[in-house]
Amino acid sequence: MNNPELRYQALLTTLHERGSRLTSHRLALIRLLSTSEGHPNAMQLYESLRLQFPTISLATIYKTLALLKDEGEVLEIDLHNDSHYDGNKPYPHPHLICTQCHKIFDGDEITAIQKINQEIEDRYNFQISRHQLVFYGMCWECREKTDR
Amino acid sequence: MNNPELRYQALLTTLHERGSRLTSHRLALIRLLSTSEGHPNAMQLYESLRLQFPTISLATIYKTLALLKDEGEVLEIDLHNDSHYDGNKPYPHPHLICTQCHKIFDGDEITAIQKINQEIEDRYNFQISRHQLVFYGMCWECREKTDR
DNA sequence: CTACTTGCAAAGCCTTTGCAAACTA
DNA sequence: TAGTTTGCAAAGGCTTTGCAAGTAG
Repeated sequence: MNNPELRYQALLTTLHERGSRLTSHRLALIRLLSTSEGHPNAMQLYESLRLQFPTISLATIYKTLALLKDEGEVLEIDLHNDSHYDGNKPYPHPHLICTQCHKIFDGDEITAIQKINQEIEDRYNFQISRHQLVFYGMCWECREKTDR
Repeated sequence: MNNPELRYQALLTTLHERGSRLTSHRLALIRLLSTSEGHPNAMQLYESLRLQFPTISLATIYKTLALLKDEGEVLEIDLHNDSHYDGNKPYPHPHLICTQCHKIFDGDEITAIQKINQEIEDRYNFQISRHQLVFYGMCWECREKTDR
C-alpha cells in the first residue's frame, strides 16, 4: 500500500463496516497511521495528536490501536519494551532499524524471504504463519555521514 | 555450541575473568542457562532454581542475566512483553516459535540468511550489525498431532 | 577484611482496565 | 435516546533499582 489517501479510506471503511463510531480522535489517529511512514509508538502518536486535540488521552490511542490490530489493519512491531505500529503495511514484513538515528525502515521489497521460508519448512518441517524480522544496523544516510 | 559442559565452563570462565564472584546461585543459573535448550524467561529460571534454592530472588536472576548479557554470553529474545534468554547460543540467530505448544526452537542452521543479509546491504545500503528473527507457526510435533 | 552480591521492597515503564461523563449515529 | 467511546486514575505485568545484611575471595 503506497497511497496514503487510499489507505486512510480503507481504515475508515473497516471501522465503519465494523459498526465502530468515527470520532474526531479516531479519524485523526487513522489519518496519522495511514500517512506516517515513521512506525510511531503509542507515545509518539499521542504527542502528535495532542497538538490538535489537547484533551486526547493515551488510553484512547491504545484502545483504538487494539481495535485496528484486531481488524488486521495495523501491524504491531515488538521491540524491547516498546511497541511500534505500522498502519500503512499491516502485513508482516522485515524492518530495518538504524542504531544511530533510530529510524525504522520498511524492508518489504526483500525477495530472499521466500528462500528462508522455504528452508524453514523443508529443514524443520515448521509451518510458518507469520514472522517478525528486525535487522539492526546503520542506514544509508548515517553511513554517508559517518564515512565523511 | 552444542556441548553443555563446555558452555558451562565458558560462562564460568567469563565471570571469573571479569572478577565477578561465583556464588552458588550464579553457578546454578549458568548451569541452567548452558544446558537448557528451552529458551526460558526470567520467571521460568526463577521457578526452576527455587526448587534447589528456596531463598533465591527474581532480582538476582535479572541482575545475573544483565551481567551475562553485557558480556555477550547470553542472548535476549524480545517477545511481546516477555523476554526469553539463550545462554547456549548467544549469537543472533532465528527462532521458530510454535503457536500451539509455545516451544521455542533454534533456527540456527538456516543458510538463506546470508542471502537476506546480502539483499539488505545491496538494496537498501544498510549495514547490518545484528538481527532478531522470529517465525511463528506450527512445529513438526504439533503438525503430526493435528494431521492425525 | 573489603568489596561485591543478595533479598526485599519499592519504583519504573509501558500497557490495560474500570467507570462515570460525553458523544455518535 | 441508546449504546459506544472518552478521559482519568488506578491497576497490571515485567524489569530495574536502592539499600542494609550477607558472603566470596
